[in-house]
Amino acid sequence: MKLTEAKQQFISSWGAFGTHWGINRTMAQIHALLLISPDPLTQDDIMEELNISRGNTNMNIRELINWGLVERVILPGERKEYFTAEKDIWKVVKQIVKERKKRELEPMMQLLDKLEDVEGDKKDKKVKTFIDTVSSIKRLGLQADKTLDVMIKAEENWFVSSLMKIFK
Amino acid sequence: MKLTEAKQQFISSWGAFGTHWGINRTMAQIHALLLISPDPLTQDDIMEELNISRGNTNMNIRELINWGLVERVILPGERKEYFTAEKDIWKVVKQIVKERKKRELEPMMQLLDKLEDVEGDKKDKKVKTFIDTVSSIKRLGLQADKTLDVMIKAEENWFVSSLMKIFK
DNA sequence: ATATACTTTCAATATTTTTTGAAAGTTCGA
DNA sequence: TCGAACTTTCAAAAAATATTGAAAGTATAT
Repeated sequence: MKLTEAKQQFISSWGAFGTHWGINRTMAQIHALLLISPDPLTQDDIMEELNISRGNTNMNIRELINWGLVERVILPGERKEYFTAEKDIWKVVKQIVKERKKRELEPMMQLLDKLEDVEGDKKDKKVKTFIDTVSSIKRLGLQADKTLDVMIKAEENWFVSSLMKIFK
Repeated sequence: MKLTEAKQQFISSWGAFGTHWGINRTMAQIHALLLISPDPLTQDDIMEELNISRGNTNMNIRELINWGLVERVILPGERKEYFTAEKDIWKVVKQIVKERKKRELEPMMQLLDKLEDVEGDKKDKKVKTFIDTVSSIKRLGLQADKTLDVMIKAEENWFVSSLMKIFK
């Protein structure tokens, strides 16, 4: 397979992959493109390569910057902004985990705390099932939260080798 | 907070949560409703409780069954089908992990295998960056795959306590 | 100060995804 | 075999989401 074709495939399936994870197609595609680009690209490069409009490109680059996955780069002597993506995949994964934890897990835990305090007779089957469900989700969530915290701080080597020990 | 209100909140935020994870709102809401229902429900119960149409309800129940999260139950002496959700959250999580691994991770790994073989001079910076990126994603993917496999087989207690050992 | 090069915004539009509900299909008891 | 009770399908409609591009905004060099 030629590089051009391989690039296309990588970008397009990274985009499709993204949509399963609540990330929009274009954002994932821009990320993919930057991941495989040895040098920083301008917004125009990205627009041209992916055939998307100026506004769309700009918006999704900003979003990638918010997620901490892409950085603005100013090349010396150039007027334009360039963009580049973190290439260390382990760092990328940790960054995504960190953001999603903050954006999704933490608010969910707060809600569960409130819902656990529902009024009502705990001998009522409906009340009991509700509280039991909420509590057990909360328990697992807390565990996940702690585990992810450690993972975020870990080095890849350390993480992988620890897992290897447990998981044979 | 009253049970009725708590239920509403739980269902609606489970639905919103689902959309961040590539699961559609209704599917997640039906799942939430069944999770907190002590007894199996009929399709009509679900339709009424969530105010959704027959077709939509049917389609999403089927999808939940495909995912292995919901089961059909026939109550003795009744004509209608009832539905019930697995209540053990650890089992639910394992089931979801198993399905997503199969549906997403495995196809991605297959693609990466192909893409790693791209033709071209490895001294060319573009080719090199491409292969490096693909390879490192593959490496992490393989590790994730193994880890998830073990997780899928683990008991919650075993899993959690093992993690606790590593992660202090 | 202003022209130029570049970036951001956002209302309108297009696309994708979800939902509806009536019709077709199925199952089962009599 | 019939018909009532129930389930599934799917084309059309609605809703949600993403994209466009022209206009407004900003920063910089001279």
